[in-house]
Order: sequence, then C-alpha cells, then structure tokens
Amino acid sequence: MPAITLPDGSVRSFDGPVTGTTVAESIGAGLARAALAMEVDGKLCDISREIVADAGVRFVTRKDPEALELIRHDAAHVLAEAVQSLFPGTQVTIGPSIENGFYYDFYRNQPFTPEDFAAIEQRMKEIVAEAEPFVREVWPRDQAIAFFEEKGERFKAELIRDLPAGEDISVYRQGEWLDLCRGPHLRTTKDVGTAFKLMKVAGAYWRGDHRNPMLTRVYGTAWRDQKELDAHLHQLEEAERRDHRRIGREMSLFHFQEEAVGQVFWHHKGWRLYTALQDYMRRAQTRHGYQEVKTPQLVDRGLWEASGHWDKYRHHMFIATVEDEDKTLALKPMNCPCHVQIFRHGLRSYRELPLRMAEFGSCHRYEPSGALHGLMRVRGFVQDDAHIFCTEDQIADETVKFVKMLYEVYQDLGFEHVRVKFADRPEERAGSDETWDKAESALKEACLTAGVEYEHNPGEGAFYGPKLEFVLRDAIGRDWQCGTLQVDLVLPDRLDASFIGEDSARHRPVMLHRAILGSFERFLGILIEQHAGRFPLWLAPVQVVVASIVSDAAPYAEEVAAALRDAGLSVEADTRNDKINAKIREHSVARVPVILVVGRREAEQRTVAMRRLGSQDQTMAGLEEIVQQLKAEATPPDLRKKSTH
RNA sequence: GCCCUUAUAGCUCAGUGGUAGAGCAACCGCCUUGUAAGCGGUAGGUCGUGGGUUCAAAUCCUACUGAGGGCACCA
Repeated sequence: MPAITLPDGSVRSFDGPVTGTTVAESIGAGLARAALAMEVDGKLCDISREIVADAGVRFVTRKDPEALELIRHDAAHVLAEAVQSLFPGTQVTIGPSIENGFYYDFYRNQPFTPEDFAAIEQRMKEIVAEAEPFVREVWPRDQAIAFFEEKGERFKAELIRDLPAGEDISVYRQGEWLDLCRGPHLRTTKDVGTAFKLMKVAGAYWRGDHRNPMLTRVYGTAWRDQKELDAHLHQLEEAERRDHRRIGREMSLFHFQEEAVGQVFWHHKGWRLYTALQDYMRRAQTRHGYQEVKTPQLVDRGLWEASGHWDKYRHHMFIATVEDEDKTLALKPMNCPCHVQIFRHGLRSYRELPLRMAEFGSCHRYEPSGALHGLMRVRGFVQDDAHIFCTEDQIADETVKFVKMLYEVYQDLGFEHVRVKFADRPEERAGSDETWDKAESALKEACLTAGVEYEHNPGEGAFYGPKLEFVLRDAIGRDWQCGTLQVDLVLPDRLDASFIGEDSARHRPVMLHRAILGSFERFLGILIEQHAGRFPLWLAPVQVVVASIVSDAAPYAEEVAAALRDAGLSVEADTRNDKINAKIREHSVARVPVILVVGRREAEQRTVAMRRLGSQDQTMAGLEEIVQQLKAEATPPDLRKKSTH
C-alpha cells in the first residue's frame, strides 16, 4: 500500500506497487504526457520503475535540469546504436552526458572522421523517430559477461567484471539494441528530440590511462529544443570571436612561430599590456610587504637533484651543457629552489619572518606538444611567483593576508566570481605522512581563520604539499584556475633552509608558495578573452587615437596627441589623407577605446570631439578638460584608490 | 606523447591530376573629406618541408614540422 507524497505535500495511496507512469496518470493526463522521469526519495530513476513502498516522488519534465542530462545520456545511447548499425564490428565502451552534451567512446580499427557525422546523425534521427521504449532489465553478472563477450564486446565485459560485487547489472534495451547501463533513462528514444549535433572526434585512452588502447570518441551537443541548440552554437561562435589567439593577431599583440615553439613573441602593443599588468602587480606586491628578487635562468642540475625536481621532472626540463665544461645545467622550471638560496645566504633570524620573497620569475618547461595552447599553455612564461618563509604559527596569518591581496587584485582586474579548491596529498609525493598531516591541517585551519570556504579536490596537491586553488570565472562563464597557495614543509628541509629562533637554536621555516595571476602569459590570454580585446582604458595598448578630418587640422591633431602623451597616455595621431569614416572604422576595428576627432572647427575652438568604442555618440569638450578626464580614467585602479584616500 | 583534422599572398578563403585566384590589408595616384569601408591602379605565392606515384601534383601516397580539437600531462 505505497503512499506517494508529492512535492506540494499531497499524498496519494495505491493498492500495490505502481509505476511512476501510473502515478502520473492518476494525477492528470498533462503530467503523464510531460513526465519523463521521476525522483523517488531524492533518487532519479526511470518513470517506468515500480514504487513498492511509501516514498516522496517528484516528476521530472523537459524543463527540469535533470531532463537535460537524461536527454544527453540518451543521445549517447542513440549515437552508439547508430554507429553500431552503420559500422558493424565497432565495440562500445562508455558514453556519459557532459557539460553541454555527451560523448561516446568506441573501439574501432579505423577511427571515425567528421565526414561520417552526416550519416550517423541521419541514422540517429531515424532511431529517435522510431520511439523505441527504453526497457530496463537486471541480469546475473555471469550472463551479462557471457553475453557481451559473445558479441566481442570485450570492453563492456571488462566493465562488468569490475563492477562492485552485489551491484545490480542492468542493461537497457531500445528496440533491438541494448547497452550495459546504470540508467536512468527517458521513456523512449523519441524523448531525446532532434536538437542535437555531432561536434568532433577525438582520441581518448580507455579508462583515461595512456598505457591503454586509444579509443575513438565522438562528441555531441544536445538540448531540449532547436532554440537552445542554436543559442549554444551561437555561444561557441562568441567564444571563437573572443579567442585570444585571434585577437592577438588582429590587434598585433603577439605571435608564435616554429623556431620557438610554445614561446611568445610579444609585439609592442602586447608588451604594453604585459608591462601595464606587471607594473600593477609590482605595486601590489610592494604594498603588501613583499621583497622583489631576481634569480638565474640556468642553474646546475645539482640544485634540482637536491630539490627533488630532477627526479620527478627532468623530462620536462630544458637541459643545457657547454662543450668546455663538464656540467649540466637546466633552465629553471620554477623559482622556489633559487629563492631558498637567497634565504640561506647568511644567517636568518626569526625576527625576519615572515619573509615574503617575490619574483617575476621567467621559467621554462618542456610541455608536451599536445598541451600547448596559445598563451594559455606555453613553454616559456613568467610567474608572479613568491615564497613566504615563515613559522608554522604564521601560516594562518599569512594565508589571511594573501587571500586579502588576491581578492583585491582580482577585483581590480575585473573578476568578481572566485571559487576556492583545497587540493590534498597526491599518490606520488615527497615527505612523510606525518608531514602531510601537519601541512594539510595547518592549511585547513588557515582557511578557517581566513574565512575561506572551499571545495575539496582530492589527490591534486603538489608533490611537496597541499594547495589552495583559486578559480575565477570570466565574462562568458568559463572557469580558470589562476591563484594558488601551497604549504611546503618538504623543500626547506631538502635544501637545508633554517633560521635562528628566539631560543638561539636553528629551526626549519615553512615555505608558502603562492601566485595570484599564475603566469603573465596565461593571465593575459584570459584578460584578452574576458574583454574581447576591448580593454579598460588603463590596460589598452593604444588608449587614444586623434584623427584629423582635413589636412589643415593635422597640426592641431599632433598637438592634441602631444598633450595626451605628456599626460602619460598611449596615443597615436592619425593625420593620413583619408576619409574620417574610414579612420573611425579602422580604429574601431582595432578596438581603440577613445577616438578624438578634430577638424577645422575644433582646431579653431581648441576643442575635440570624443567618441568611445562601441558608441555612436560624440561629446565635445575643451582640450584641457579632455586631457584631465582621460588622464584620470587611464589611472590604474590601485593608484586611483590611493589618490582618493 | 597519443588520436583525428589541418597547412595556398600579411589576413580570410576559393581552387580535387593539365599555365596559381578573390576580397581585405600593403604600395602608388586622384579626392580635402564631419563620425564604422571614397575612387582608380600596382605589386605580392618554388601552394609548410623532404621523399614518392604520374607524361603531368597545390590536388594522390608517405615521412617530418607547425597549427587546431580532444585524451594524457600540468612542479
């Protein structure tokens, strides 16, 4: 006699076990039509499942978030059926729903190519139209293994073997075809709808392990309706328009070439952006009590052996030798061992702690070729790196200070949304479990003190210590991990760093590794995409263009440009013999934030007509007034705050 | 590193076995111009590199290099 409690609190009783479908029908024909699945006591399941005991039930309709996931998961099943019917001999593996869509990994001697998509999509649409019900069956494990092995589906058989004992082995049928699957699913293939599209093929290792065979993965996107699909495709186009590699080329910020793979050729406009950011960071560091240092690029392998990096990372390091000298050096892949050398140089007193040592550290890492991606992943980069040498007692306080600085910087740079993750000990690590216990609890406590709320990111810590990861969200909703704070009790020991304590004895300092931007290269990539190249005035590589209308106004245009240049702005005068329309267009396309137009009238009256990027309006103002206004506006946010204090 | 895709003029792209093309940009000239492309002309490419097939290769095959999308990696 199950009593079903609905979300509105009403209760319905039934004589015996009932399916969700029956319950929905008992409520109303409309709901019965709309209900795709249900949640029983908080657990999502097929609407055709029987409810045997009292339960709270909520029906999932197409507009619920769960529906989207089911649509995507089911689309993966439909994809798999389509592929197996078109390409016999292809083995199925797994096909989950993912953000914005789904994928399915197949094993086939000949990988799929995008040219196969049209046929597969066509077949998928046929399967959807057939409206085959998804039927769940529970099989004995041996039968399931035998069935899939019989069909030559060795990957599926392996999956079943590895399922925990006692777990139901469920398969879902859709017409003739079936797949091992935990479920739940929609009612029929028809519920998948037709708002899906196959997007790309990719290789993917079986079970994510590079020692396993490479499968061929087909990615698709799927939505509730055509409108949502179109919106998503439009969003992808928008992301492409913002792509920093495209904008970098269009604005002539930087380029890459074969002779220096993974390293940036910064052009003068890009470098202006870079230095504006670096100047800002330098001021922030100074303000927050950091000492800036600069350490060598090429360092003897002995130091890397001592630090433990040689052992773990030498295949990712650029190694250098000289003919006349029997030495091996490496381009530094990070700065910490060098900073320890400065710390160790001479006796340190507890009175000097915490000692915050910062460096715009130029590092090189031999990143795998497949990992390179524009500015986001490069082989030569500069970190806004710092190491805080302190006592264990100071960890919490330093964490509070760091977090404050980090939020201040992100806010100044236009990022409001920040998440924090706590990454704890990885499988492969240096230092004893006891050391790790200590480091992890110290960092957790510091978070508590700092009022930082974090998500758990298990096993993702650095090899020498746990870390906080700061993830910021950009204007189009993508997440980027930039900032980090890592507690390190291992390296000071390995490199024998010590200080003299109050008790006149030697003690080991703790090292906090920390960065806010991460790398300048990557962060600039993010900034470019965040603003789509339309930077706030203080960051814009060219802040103002003064465009003359007639050649008579050219001298005045030069004068205006000179006045702005004197005020510290980056300005160009465009006095070419061209139509003003063409000039406006050209500089707008180049994303110059301010265009000052001057003709005969302005020259006579000593005024300018100011036009902002993205606006059709123009405002007239006196030269002096405009210089003052733009000068104030071009002041970096930290300096602006200062002047208003 | 692995899988797929890809490489033609500065940029965006056309050209699928038979004498390398377009638009924009560049350069030259005319126009002195009032807020997102004025008009005309000129120049520019051993088709990523090396092999191969063919009477003939930008085009087909192959290797390498770079790039793009994933996977793996990310101190």
